[in-house]
Amino acid sequence: MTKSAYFTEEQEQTARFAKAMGHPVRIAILQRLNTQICCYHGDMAEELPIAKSTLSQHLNELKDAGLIKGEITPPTVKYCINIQNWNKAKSLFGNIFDEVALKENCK
Amino acid sequence: MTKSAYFTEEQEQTARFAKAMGHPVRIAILQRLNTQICCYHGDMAEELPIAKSTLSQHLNELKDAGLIKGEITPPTVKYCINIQNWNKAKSLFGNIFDEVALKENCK
DNA sequence: ATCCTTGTTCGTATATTTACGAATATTATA
DNA sequence: TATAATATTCGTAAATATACGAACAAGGAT
Repeated sequence: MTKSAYFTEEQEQTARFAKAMGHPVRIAILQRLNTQICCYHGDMAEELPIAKSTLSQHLNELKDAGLIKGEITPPTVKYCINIQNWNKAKSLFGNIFDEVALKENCK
Repeated sequence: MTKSAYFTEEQEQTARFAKAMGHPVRIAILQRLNTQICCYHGDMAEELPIAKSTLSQHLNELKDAGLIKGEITPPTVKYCINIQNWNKAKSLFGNIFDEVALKENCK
């Protein structure tokens, strides 16, 4: 019994995606992947103000959350958006943000 | 010099919103506020599988991130979505998710 | 004035996150 | 086979997040 069962799978999944996006470095990575289709660890390591090993950790979190994919292309590693899960995330966030669209704000 | 200056304000803000949404309890809270316009601490405390004090902490994080507002209406406290910042968040996430819309997936 | 209800704050414990450099693994090249 | 280039994993430290119950605060009700 590892699951709490108090939350729906949608809620858990939304939170998982959101958590993965909850750091400026990871936002920057995602934006770069978005605008460049794919890119290499080394290139990102040069741009970002963090150590290589820290970058690997961030990439790993994005990968664990399912938002990106990594592919070894020696001597480098190429990353790209996981488009299926990306669309899933887009849809989940869309659902949440649209729910309120027609409501009155309180007070 | 408290700001890193390596990331844009948009990136920082997006990450801040995402982080606030990175927990199932907080997703559940936001959804409830979305569908009910407003609601009371006590009602949420009954539904959610956490202690009152923990709920207060989660509400506080959402408030700090700017996603909700709290108003004291004795003997209860009423919370609601902060609609301005909510729309800001919606727009920021929209920007990110739409960037990839027309791109090819790698491989 | 004293309770009662409601919610926050405090104190605390545990787990997770973030970060770095050193060490390691992997593959291509000399 | 050694060397170089690249990226991950390991070990570790410090900060932050998550959770609980007890104590506290603020307003109404008795």
